[in-house]
Amino acid sequence: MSSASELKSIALSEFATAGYGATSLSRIAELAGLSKSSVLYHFDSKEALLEAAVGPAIDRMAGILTGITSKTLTPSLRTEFVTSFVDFLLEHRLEVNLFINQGPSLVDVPVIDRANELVRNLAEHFSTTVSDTEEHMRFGIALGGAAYTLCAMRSLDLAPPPVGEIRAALVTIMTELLVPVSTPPQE
Amino acid sequence: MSSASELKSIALSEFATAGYGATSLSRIAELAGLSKSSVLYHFDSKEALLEAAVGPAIDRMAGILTGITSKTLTPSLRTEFVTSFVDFLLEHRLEVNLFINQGPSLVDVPVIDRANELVRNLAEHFSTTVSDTEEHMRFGIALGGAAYTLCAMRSLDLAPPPVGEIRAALVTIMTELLVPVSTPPQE
DNA sequence: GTCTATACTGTGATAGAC
DNA sequence: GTCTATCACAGTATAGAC
Repeated sequence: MSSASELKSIALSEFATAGYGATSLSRIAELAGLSKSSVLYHFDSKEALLEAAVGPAIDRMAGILTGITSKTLTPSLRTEFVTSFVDFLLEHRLEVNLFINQGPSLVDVPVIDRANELVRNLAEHFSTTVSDTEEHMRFGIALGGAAYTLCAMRSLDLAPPPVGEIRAALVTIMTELLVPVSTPPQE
Repeated sequence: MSSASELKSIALSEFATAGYGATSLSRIAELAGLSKSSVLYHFDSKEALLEAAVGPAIDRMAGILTGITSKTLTPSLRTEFVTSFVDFLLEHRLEVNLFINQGPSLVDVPVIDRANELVRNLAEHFSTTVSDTEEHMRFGIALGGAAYTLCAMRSLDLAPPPVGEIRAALVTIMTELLVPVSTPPQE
């Protein structure tokens, strides 16, 4: 029983840092103190293990992203979206790392493809909502930059600032990027 | 002679999109209309092929990044850095894609590790130059966000805006992020 | 320069004893 | 639930004919 969840956490850590393809079942078994076959007793396949490891986080991301695409973006909705997005990034660093780094290569894995589809929908939503290219890229840099920078800090394991500071900084910078610079003319 | 450069370009494309680990020599050989052994005639190993494919771009990135870390950041130097960085991203999309997505997993490959070291040095330079966390993350989001967003647009192959618009938007957004919001008090 | 044939290693997965 | 033994297969790389 507890073996299953321990395996999930070991697999998530290895998949995120070394890569899904580069991580063998033997490696996971070794870290868990089990044999390869025992790992495959708890999960039908390597892919099933990946699904179990990242599935919940992707479900949560789906909730956050559909929340932003379903309604029009009022200022209060924007701050709510930014904070929930940042909190998601901070609470699921490994899953985000895995997706950011290996999302494009793992298109054939269902659970990853689901996540790719989420991002694609978000991007298409933006390209129909905002008209000009700069505004469009502002959204991309805000979301992608926040996610990627966190991953890079982890991968290069630089001295990490306190989580509170990171959270506050991300919220500030992202809202700054998401608020239109040239407000529509109105008197 | 021309086989070698054709192999380099095929390999770069496959490594960037499908991933280094997921791309076999057979696959590259198949795309080039050769046999596996003929590929290994031109390059001693799979790793040597990767080195030849991405090495030049990484050398160029090294020049750009050391340019920014060697001097103090005046406004004119900043715009020069931003434009040369953006141009680099646009001219080496595949190499950037490869590094962004697989840099962390390929730490044992010398040429990739060299690139990782470049980014690490840049980050450390920023953490000593700018004091507070927000400013630090502003740099990360500007550089990482620009690179990652371009990669994501490619991976999800969304309808791409004209290159000129992308370039202009990136320069605008990045300089905006890199200019300190609270200018030091002076009268 | 290109090929076929081969060696060797490691992979994910299965069967069956305990 | 865990193990050993085994499978079929794909991977990189080498040897040698042409």
